[in-house]
Amino acid sequence: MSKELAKTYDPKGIEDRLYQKWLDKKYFHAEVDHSKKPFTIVIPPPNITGQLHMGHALDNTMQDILIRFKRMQGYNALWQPGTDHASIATEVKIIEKLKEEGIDKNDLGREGFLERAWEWKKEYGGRIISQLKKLGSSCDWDRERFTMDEGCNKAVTEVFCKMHEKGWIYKGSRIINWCPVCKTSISDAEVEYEEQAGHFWHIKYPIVGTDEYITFATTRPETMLGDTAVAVHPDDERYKDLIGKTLMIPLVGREIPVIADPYVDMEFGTGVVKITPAHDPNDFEVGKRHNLPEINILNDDATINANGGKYEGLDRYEARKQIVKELDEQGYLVKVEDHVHNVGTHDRCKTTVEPMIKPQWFVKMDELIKPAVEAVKNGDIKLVPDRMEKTYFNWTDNIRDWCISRQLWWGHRIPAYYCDQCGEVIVAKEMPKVCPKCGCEHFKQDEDTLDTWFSSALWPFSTLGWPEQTEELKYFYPTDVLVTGYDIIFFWVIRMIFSGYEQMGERPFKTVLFHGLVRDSQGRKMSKSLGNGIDPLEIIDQYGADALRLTLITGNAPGNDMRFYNERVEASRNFANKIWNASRFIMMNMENADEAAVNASFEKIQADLEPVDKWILSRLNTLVKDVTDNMENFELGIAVQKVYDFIWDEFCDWYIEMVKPRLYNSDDKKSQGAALWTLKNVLIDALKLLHPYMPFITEEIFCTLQSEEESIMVSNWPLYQEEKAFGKEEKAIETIKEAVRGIRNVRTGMNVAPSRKAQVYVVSEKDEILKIFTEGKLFFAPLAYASEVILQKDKSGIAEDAVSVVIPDATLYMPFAELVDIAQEVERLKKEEKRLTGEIARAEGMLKNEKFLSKAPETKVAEEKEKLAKYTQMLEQVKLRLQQLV
RNA sequence: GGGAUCUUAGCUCAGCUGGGAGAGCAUCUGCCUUACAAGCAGAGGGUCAUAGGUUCGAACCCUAUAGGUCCCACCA
Repeated sequence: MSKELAKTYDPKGIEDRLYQKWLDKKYFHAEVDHSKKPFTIVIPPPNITGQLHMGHALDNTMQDILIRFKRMQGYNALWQPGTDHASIATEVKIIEKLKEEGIDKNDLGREGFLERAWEWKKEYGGRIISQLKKLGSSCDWDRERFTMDEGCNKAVTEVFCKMHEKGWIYKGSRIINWCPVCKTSISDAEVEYEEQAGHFWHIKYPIVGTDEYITFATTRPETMLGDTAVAVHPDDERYKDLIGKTLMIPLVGREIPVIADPYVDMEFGTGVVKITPAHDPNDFEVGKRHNLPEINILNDDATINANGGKYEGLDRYEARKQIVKELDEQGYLVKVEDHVHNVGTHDRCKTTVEPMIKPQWFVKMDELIKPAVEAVKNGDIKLVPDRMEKTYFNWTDNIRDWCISRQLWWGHRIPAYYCDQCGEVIVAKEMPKVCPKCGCEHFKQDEDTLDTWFSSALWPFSTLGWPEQTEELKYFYPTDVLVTGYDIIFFWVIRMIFSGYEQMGERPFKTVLFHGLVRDSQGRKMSKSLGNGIDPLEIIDQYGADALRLTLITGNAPGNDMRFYNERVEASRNFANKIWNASRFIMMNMENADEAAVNASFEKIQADLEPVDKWILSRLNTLVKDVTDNMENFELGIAVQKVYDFIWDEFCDWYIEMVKPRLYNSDDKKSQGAALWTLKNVLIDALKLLHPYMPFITEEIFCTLQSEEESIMVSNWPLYQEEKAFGKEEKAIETIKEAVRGIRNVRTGMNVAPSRKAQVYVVSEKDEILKIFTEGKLFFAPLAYASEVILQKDKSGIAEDAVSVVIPDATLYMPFAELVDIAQEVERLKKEEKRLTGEIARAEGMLKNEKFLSKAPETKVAEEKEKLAKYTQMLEQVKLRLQQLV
């Protein structure tokens, strides 16, 4: 900041310069240091394909706030950063890019493809990191990790082998979700259900040996090619005689049995279900129970395979059309209904998922999940807000084995090796030399890679060096807080928790702080297809990172979604500008001040402090305590709101205005020095409280204000100090504020121009009240637009028709002569009388209630008594005044 | 079908363990007062979705109802 400060705050230039300074000074870097307590956050690693969006901005702002807060509190704060290889997302993108070049993935081969993938990583992997820096994120970049770097690879292999040995990872042929476009299996969590308009085709199968038929409905008629039974409910009287009979599948000609299984819902449709074990998860279960053959009718790209006979080669939807047409021609189609149903789609590419039976690797969940359930139940891991526990248990209670193999190339290749000769499967960290079974020396590694979440599940400890027992791991693990969106509880949070307990024997983090989604101004999810996404980088460019961060945090409670629109950012930007100008004002005044006084210690300056100085110090003291408490409880929005209100309302609109006369009066150096000391010190502490939220502007002002200090981000977090609690002064200034508000109110009501000054009489029988106004006269006068402030014990000498304002224990009079309309004045006082009467009735009602007196806490009763006394006294004053006027 | 959550000022939302309803934006009035018009001073505007209940006391706790959002499961 130069001496000539701009009238408006312009974050451009400042932000990048300060970030570079922080990097140069290594402030973000944390080393193991046993003299300090660690505080650790691991970043939810963004995808290397990713571009910073509002969700990232929110997520990382929250983490940065916590990390900066703890760092200032003296913790050894580590924010561990890194990126995720995001297997499917990245592979899809690379395939797309190859396509543009006219290259097919398979032409490149595995090696060639991976080469391209690493090139991609090199080119785009750092993009999101540089975007996070724009936001001000204070990550320890020296420790940046990648889910497919050497250490993480090692961790993945280690875990896979260990769990396989324990029998918790197994290979099996199960029905899985298959994406025909990505040509890979996907886990249950990756399937997104989408309502689609479809049809209900009612089809009849002839009963062999009769001329009767059995009718049922299906939404996927092409699967009849793989039917191996038709099922009815065992208790269904309608079909009792049919159980055990044989049916003929039309068009196909295969004979299948009618079986009885309780899975069938008698109430639904005709109460008859065709069973296709190879292409429906429920049918698969039924098939297992009845030993039915499983006929796979689909190729990996969802075209019909050889088992589909003459339909071979047709796409699944083509086949459907064809089959329906032929069924209709041959009289097997009874009717067609419109039907809306949920269709499973792949969350990445939105392709309709096809259930298929494939050999895949699974993680057995039943034992693994137990400590993860226990941890949340007994509070070892706290979820914020706690309602998220219900979502969490909803998943753990219904958990199924986790399909971890993917038919992709970009990812961690499964460490399973197959003997060329005897086919023996060996799971090992490295390719085995000799087959223990047949002695053969040639092996082929499993072609599949692991689900991307397999490696991210290990993130809290793999990034700290596991499986090596590093100093970092011992010191920084378990981490303290995980900040993430509630939408990835199942994908990530749960899996990190059970992995932490299984591998480390300890929770991976103590608290999970959830945030919601950032939506557009109409409450819609921001999405590419809608084109309603707001680019955080553009917002930063336009308003500054501080304004963006503040906007994302204010007015939002943990776990709740929020709407984002520019007017909100403008409000934040305006706040930044407010601080900027207040600071500019203080610095301007410091230029011609007594330097020794401004830089004095509290002990030294204490004697010079005036009541108003003590008032703001006391208010700040309370603020420090409240804000710290709120932040410890993760109430970030509430905390920053309090800082905002303090700075804008109490500090700028009241305190600065109150001390202006002292600043402008160089004759009283002592008073001027005390005011400047207070201005400076209150500002500094307020800046500190605000720094986690708005790191750039607070740093810029902090450093300019005191050039000997090198950075606010390594300064000490303010503490509550008993010696700065000034209850008496707080009350005194509150009295003056009430008087000022009353006067302004009356003047505005009468349309008196601010330029028109008037005498203000303060009449009170109480010496202490008169003393308050005597001491505050200097600033009370300008704030009350007083030409003169006259203090007295009675109203002698005051014009009868003066305007009056009643405050506790005092009445203020302003003679306005010709301006005063007595009738209007009476009306105003009557209104006030009514209000006070109401208040008194309320307080009296409570205090007359025996049950209230006996059951309510004492402090509450005392509070009400005090109010009653105050209002009674005020009412008397108003009544007296009315008597005089009428 | 199961579950979660929301319903508070015109709009967007806060409101921590129950103790006199708040903010920002918008609206209206008056001010270019030498830190800030991205500002200052004031004003209007809410039976806190509805109906019961618990309590001395309910926006807050319980029950039911209506409407919205989301998650899970998924009936062929």
